[in-house]
Amino acid sequence: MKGIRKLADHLGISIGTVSRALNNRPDVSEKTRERVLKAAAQLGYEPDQSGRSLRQGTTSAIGFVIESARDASDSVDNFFLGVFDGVQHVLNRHHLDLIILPCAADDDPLDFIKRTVARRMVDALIISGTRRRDERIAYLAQSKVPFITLGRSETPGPYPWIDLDFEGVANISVDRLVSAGHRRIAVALPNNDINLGFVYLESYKAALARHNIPFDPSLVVRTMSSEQGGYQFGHEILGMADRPTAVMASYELMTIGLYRRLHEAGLMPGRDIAVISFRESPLSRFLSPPLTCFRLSLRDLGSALGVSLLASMPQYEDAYPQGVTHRIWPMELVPGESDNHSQTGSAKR
Amino acid sequence: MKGIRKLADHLGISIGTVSRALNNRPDVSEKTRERVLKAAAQLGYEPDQSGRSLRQGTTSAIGFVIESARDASDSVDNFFLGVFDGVQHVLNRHHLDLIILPCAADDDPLDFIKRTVARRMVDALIISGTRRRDERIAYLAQSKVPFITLGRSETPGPYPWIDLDFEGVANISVDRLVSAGHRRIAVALPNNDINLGFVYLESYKAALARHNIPFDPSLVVRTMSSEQGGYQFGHEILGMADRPTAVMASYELMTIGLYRRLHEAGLMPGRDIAVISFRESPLSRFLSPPLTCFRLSLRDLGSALGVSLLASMPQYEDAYPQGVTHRIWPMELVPGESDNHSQTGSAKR
DNA sequence: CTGAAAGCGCTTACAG
DNA sequence: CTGAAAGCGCTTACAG
Repeated sequence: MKGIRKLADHLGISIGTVSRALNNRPDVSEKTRERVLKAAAQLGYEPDQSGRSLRQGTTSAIGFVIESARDASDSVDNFFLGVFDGVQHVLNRHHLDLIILPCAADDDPLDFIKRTVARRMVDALIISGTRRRDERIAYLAQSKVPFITLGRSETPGPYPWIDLDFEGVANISVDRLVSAGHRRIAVALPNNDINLGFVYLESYKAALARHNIPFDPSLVVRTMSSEQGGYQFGHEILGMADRPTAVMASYELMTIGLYRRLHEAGLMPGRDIAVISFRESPLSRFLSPPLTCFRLSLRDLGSALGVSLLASMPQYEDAYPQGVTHRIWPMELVPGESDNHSQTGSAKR
Repeated sequence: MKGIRKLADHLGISIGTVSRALNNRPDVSEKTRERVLKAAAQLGYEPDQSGRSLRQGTTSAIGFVIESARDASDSVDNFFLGVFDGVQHVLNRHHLDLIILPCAADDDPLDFIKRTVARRMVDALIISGTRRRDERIAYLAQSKVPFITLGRSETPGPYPWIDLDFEGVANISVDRLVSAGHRRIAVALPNNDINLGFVYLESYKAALARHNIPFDPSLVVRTMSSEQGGYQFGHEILGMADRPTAVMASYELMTIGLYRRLHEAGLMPGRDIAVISFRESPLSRFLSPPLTCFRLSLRDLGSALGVSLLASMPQYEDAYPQGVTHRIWPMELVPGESDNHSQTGSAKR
């Protein structure tokens, strides 16, 4: 005999009353509620989650799927940890737990999601690393499990999403570089079908068009979203016949390898070539010269994910009546010295 | 009507038989088993985890607790993601799921563990970032929940643990530096009570003693386990009256800030001062000059954690009969150029 | 306001 | 080899 039964016997009342007291139902006398709460705290009683889940049909858990070792996640580093904290902060207000579900490298991401849903392990899901077309989204949409994606996708459906402002970043980057006189601007993109690569490229193209600069496909380099990928990017640039005078990296980790390769070639970012990166990380400030990049609050992003997800869950839509939301998360320019290099006569700004 | 009931009705047999077929019990005819398995696959049936858990008293889930935003975890970056993959690989062989439980920054780590255990969310736990004395360990030990720690602790008990070989790393680092003629070797340690800081310091002291070099407490700098902390470490070194000629960093991220501060002062690692870092990361190779540091396989470490944990779980001790294991995980020296700087006459090696 | 009872979806002795 | 039934720990209509 254990659990709520033990607690009830200990107090000499029925398990029903104990349950009601614990769950803050109105139909319990204040005196009884206090006795129950006190005894529960004393004995360290917490309701068994399986019992609750089975009865209520909900698990009180929200799953955040990450792919622990796939190409798309090379740069996960401390990105997700900040986001988790924000999500959790919102969920905890509703006594929901955030659990991270790592999809193994040798597991199929779609199967993984299917199993998770079918076994009813969580009440809702957050998925990340969205692909151009993402079958996980198609599956979740028809499964009726509430979910939100961190990242857009071309896969249609009325699901909520939040995505970083790749358009804004690409636009501002091109604008800055063009106004410093650059016309040959190379760009490093992930070499897979993750959606952000497409968005970034399109925005880059559009920005060039605004400045009447013809798009040169040879300036688009697809590479790994890692230090190694950035190194390779640097290598390819250096080998180009008509070498670009400025580069844009769509993943922060790429910048490390890029710096290294440029250094080996005796080129210094900001002096010999202009470099603009993507997300600011603690590293950015400690690179030499400091990186021009873009800032966001991971915690706020996480909170927003939590709120938007709750808004799409029937149980919480009253508390968050905004409905299904789509949101482009703004990023703030952090000017460094890596893009000081100018192609105009007056090099110094 | 849903779940196993629906599947049973669809096949015209009892739910008991369906369950037995699904769970590979011997007492089911081969024909029936095949029919059931086929129908389950077709209908995408997976047993509801709550129902199973309630009945069996186990959840088939192993929890890995990380603290998403505490000082101790500044350098989590991609360390854990590699480890997760290894753990999962082992657990999946036994149809166990790995779920990551992030303890929020504003939550108490002990309370978090207590809730997790009391609610019976997982069958066993992996905890990390062990402190010199760790009350989580004391609690888990008396709670009877199987667990393993990634990191040792002074808190006693017969629990299994795996820890990185801080002794070996500190020893080899000091040996290398001393044999290059260094006698003033500064060391950067975390400024909290995480156990690895104590182990590293003790080993550093012992190694100095072996070389008959007196221990100078002013060469021990306590700082944040981050880029910023490394920067501060560099700053303190530069301000020392009798400046050390070599430094050891106990956390890989510290090195970034250290390099930066040295660079600002016009000092180059490997030329003007010797630097040895801790764990090799993708970054190490892309720093200039390349870092002397230590390598380990995160995936293998994760697998070992999984195996040792299973060995301590009654259900699996037959498959892993090694009992409670304590293991120091070896790390392999990766010589770079950051410690080339020599204090002896013949500077080049 | 409280208690007794039903039932969530499973697994597993127990009969046959 | 299969079916009928009990029961895991909860929550929640339903009576009183």
